[in-house]
Amino acid sequence: MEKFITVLQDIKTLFNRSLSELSIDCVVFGFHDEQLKVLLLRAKGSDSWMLPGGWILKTEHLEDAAYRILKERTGLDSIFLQQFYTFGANNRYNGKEIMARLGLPQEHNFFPERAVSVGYYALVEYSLVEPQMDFMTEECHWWDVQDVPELLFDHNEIVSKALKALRKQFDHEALGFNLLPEKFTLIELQRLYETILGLEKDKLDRRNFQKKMLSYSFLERLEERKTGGAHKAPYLYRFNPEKYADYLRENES
Amino acid sequence: MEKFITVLQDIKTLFNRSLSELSIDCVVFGFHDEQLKVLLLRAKGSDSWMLPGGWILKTEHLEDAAYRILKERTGLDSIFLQQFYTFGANNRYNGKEIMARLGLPQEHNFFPERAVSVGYYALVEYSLVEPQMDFMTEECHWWDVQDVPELLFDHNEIVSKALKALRKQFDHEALGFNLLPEKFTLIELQRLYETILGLEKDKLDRRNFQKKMLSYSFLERLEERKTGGAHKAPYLYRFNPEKYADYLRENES
DNA sequence: CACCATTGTGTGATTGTGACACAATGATAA
DNA sequence: TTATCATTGTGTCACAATCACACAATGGTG
Repeated sequence: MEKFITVLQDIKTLFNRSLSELSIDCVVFGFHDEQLKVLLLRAKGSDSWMLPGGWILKTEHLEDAAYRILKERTGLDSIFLQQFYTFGANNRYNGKEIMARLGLPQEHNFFPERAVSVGYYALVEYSLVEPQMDFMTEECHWWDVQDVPELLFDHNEIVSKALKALRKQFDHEALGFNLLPEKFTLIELQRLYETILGLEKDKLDRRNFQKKMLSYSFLERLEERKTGGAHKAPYLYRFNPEKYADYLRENES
Repeated sequence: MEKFITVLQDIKTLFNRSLSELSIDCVVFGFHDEQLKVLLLRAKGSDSWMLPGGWILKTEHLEDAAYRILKERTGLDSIFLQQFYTFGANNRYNGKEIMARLGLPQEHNFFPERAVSVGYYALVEYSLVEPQMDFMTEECHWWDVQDVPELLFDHNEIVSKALKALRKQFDHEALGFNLLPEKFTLIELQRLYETILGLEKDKLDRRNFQKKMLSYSFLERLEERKTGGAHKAPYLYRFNPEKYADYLRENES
């Protein structure tokens, strides 16, 4: 019961400083082992998983709140973040249900009756993320996108809509580099594309893919090669954000 | 002063039944005279124009609220509606400022301090819309997109983001038919495309454009021709939503 | 040091897109 | 009644982009 009181105080403080009817949910994508991953967490007292999310301070810009929440959760400062949809079903969320799930006494419910949630997706470099706990979190780790379990609230819908939005944008913008380490090989890049677009391995023709990628001015081949593999050492490449900005200026606007 | 009191009562009632921190703003697009139009309104007591918008009832689905607001404003029942972005700058809106603009006494401010707004854009058939007034509206009519004046709050930003989103979707989905009457000629369709994509007249090659459109299974040529023009009578066409659904199934998913 | 999975590159076939010209039409005006 | 003329409807060719495909070079492995 002591624990409950403490947690309740924390929640109370949080809510006093935040907007109550609006929250943020983040779908954090990472790429590892040729698999697209999402970061999920399990709250204390709950055995269901959910998306990392949070509340918006009363004086805080919506986007700043999203960055703050992600920083708190991943430790990362500058990440690619994209708002993709706002979820407003009138039954998507239920304050009393949350209290119950967290094993907290319902008569102290500080959660609002209803909350609309703004969905952001983030693209991060898997290896840099050290999933962070907070006072309500019991577990936090990566899941393969295909293996995402049944989540709390409408979070499954949020994940699937995020994935759809990601795929759509992926066709038109060079987003993939946010998911890879600074230096990577073309075959790694190809696997990333195949995975995100939901294609099977080698569905994309390796030669055509490489030709196409090399035709982009914003992809730089380094002198360095990746050693350690059992075969011919492939070149390493680097994404050049400045040149990509130039490229965008020339091809859009 | 009598008037003020009445309006205040109406607003009060409205706010008691609605979410207070969240609103909806709608960018209603129409097409007329080879021009893309947006529907704007001017509130009583204000000399600035703004987007039609409204509040979400506490028990109402976000999307239902958007449809309701549009129905109230355009009289139209089934319209193409698309959520495109949620605007959450912490200084985008100011409850007290609104009261001042409306010439209402500030000590009775019922507007929330801050509100985040979900942006929807709508595509409607210009000729079907009869702009509707409500108790706060003094004027409501169409503006050429290029001539949109300086608007209240961040509404200019909302319009420009809506236009950007519209153009982006326009490249990938057959949205244009929502803006045209049931029967139309190919040259009308071409003008619509040129206008929305921001191209000058005849920038698209008429022959190639027609060839492309006719290749789509969801566009039906009617026996009927459009008469009355001073020249050869062009065929009329109709968009077939069922066939378009089939087309989407075959070419996406 | 032979092996072999993997990398790096080039070429021809197919498809899609863009540029262009001419006959048919139908209201208008002589 | 008929010539005029802006506009409609359609076909062909050139070029670019994409796709399918093969072979020599490489660098650990055994």
